[in-house]
Amino acid sequence: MALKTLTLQDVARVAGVSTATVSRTLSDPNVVSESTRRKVSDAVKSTGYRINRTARNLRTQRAHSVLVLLPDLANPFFSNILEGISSHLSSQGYSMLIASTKQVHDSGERLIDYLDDARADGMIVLDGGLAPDVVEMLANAPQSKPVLTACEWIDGASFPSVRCENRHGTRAAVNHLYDLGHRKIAHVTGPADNVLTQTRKAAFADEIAELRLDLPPDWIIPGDFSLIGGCDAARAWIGMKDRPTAVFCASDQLALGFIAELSRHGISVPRHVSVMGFDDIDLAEQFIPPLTTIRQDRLIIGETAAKMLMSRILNPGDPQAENSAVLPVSLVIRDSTAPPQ
Amino acid sequence: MALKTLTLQDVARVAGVSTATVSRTLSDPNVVSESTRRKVSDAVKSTGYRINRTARNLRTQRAHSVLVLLPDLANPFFSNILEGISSHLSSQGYSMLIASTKQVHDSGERLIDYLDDARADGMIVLDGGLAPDVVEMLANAPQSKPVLTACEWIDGASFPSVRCENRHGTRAAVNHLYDLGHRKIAHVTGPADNVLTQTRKAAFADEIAELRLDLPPDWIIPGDFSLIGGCDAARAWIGMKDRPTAVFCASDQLALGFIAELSRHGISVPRHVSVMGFDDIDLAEQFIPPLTTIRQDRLIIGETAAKMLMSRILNPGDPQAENSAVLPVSLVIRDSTAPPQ
DNA sequence: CTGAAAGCGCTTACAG
DNA sequence: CTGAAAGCGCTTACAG
Repeated sequence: MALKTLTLQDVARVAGVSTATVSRTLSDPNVVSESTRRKVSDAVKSTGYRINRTARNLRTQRAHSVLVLLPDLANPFFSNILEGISSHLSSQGYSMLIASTKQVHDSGERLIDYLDDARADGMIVLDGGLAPDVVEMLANAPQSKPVLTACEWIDGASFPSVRCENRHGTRAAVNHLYDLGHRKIAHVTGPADNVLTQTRKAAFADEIAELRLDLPPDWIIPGDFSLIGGCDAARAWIGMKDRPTAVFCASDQLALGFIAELSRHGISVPRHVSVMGFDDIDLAEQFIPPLTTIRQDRLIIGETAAKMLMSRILNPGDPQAENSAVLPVSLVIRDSTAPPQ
Repeated sequence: MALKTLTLQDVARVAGVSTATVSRTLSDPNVVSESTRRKVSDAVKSTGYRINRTARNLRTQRAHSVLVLLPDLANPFFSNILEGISSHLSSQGYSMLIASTKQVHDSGERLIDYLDDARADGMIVLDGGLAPDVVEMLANAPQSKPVLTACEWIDGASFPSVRCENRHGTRAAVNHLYDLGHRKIAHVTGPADNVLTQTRKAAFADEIAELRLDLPPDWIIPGDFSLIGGCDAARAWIGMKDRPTAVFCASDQLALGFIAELSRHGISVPRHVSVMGFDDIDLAEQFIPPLTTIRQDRLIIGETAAKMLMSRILNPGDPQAENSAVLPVSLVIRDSTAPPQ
């Protein structure tokens, strides 16, 4: 017994006005007279009318939704960013669609579809590792709707972006270890082709050089941002003849895995080695030991990205639009770092 | 220089057929002759045409998307479930919209909107704690689109649901501890008003009774599924005159917080006390010590929920539709449990 | 197998 | 301030 869908027509009939008037009352109440406004809102209330967004979207040529593209839905790192994005979007009456690159088998064709088939008005990309052809498609998509990257970014592409102070954060980490007295500092990196990996690795090397410290090649330990990667790195560290006294990991997950694996080998942090992460995920504070790390406020990253994208959606071609935002990070000192010995 | 949007008209003109034929070729190629099909697909290719989903949706009265409602976007527990849902939906050409109850300020009005304003064809609710009035609105929504709960469920409402074997998992946990030799077993619960809390707590008490073990009231320690809740519970445990030798926590996060707090007090797991969780989140395996827990496969929970919802969307009113699925859990024995002493 | 035409439920110039 | 009417881009009975 599906009730007949209520339409503007029904409301108009009840209110004794035209559909145009009802529509105006709903979207721009000020252009309607006080008395009409009242009649219409009464009719809306009494009928229980709800606007059909699909119809409105078709008419206005807007989807009123935004697509967020993640590398991997199962990575908790992104949860807070999504929360930030969704929070701003919903305040603007927009919804958030989510897709993960992992799932988009047909290499981008599917992604472009979201923008081209009018399901989304713009896109926030959280995966800097998009295939180059996908990137090009995005940049040249016929409808060319706004696309923006957050956290990561895409080298060689000119999408606006929201990032955190990766260089500054990395340098702060190294300096913290240096100030504790460490002179032998290693770095566990993210996956090789990742922009964050490259940025942090370069900043790390720069700072080490500036401090005139040694940096044997094997002190740059390749990782992949994951717990497992951290475990592998720990075994690499254990196998070194000349062990660094401190290790800066490019992500908290790496650091947690690193510490966990050391612990399985009877090596204790920070007694035998100091370990730092990057991100300040929820668990960093609860780990044993609580993790010293570089904090990025992912909620704000998400909100900022959503705001920038919305402004481009609402004011296309605005030359005033900011092209990038760099958000601050901060050093959070906990118990996983200590003076050497 | 936004190009004019390509429409079916354009393709029809190029192919030398009617729009009806183009539409048919796209949606149901079999009803079209071989030669026409070829002409049309050539035209689609040469023009680069992409269907406008909004128009199709308006015409077919389908949104081709599903809303997923979470209690909290920032909780990593849900990531894998979302991955499972999204994976099945996208294989069916559906998209996934996400909202969190935390954000829906206007108490459900906003939620119903998603279903009523034609943005979603159905809804998967992962939050059993929805306000009763919201639940009633959902059940009685004029359009009454399919709604389904997963993981948690709503007492008193008759939505179809996907759950895991909460009772069985709880009993398996208690038995594991019993088999190790523990006779003094405590339970840290989730938030009081949560259905999972109630189910697991009852199953715990039942099994303890069946094993003829003591259960002083303060051995049921109130928690809230979170890390912090686990820390609080640990302090409660520490303060007990007669300390249980084993603790079954209603979630992994609780267990991790519990262990972390004990460790800060110099109490070691499993030497001084055995601790178990429930869920098997990614981190459980990497924690120190690796956590013994009850594993639920959240990817499959998500996929199952998506499948059940899709079947209700595609075959509304099908009396054959399954009304609930109960998914298996398994005991994963790691290092956080050991014989007493 | 194919086409002409109506219509999904809105919004918005255009008149008045 | 308000209404009549066109139209957003599709799909689908209805004819043929």
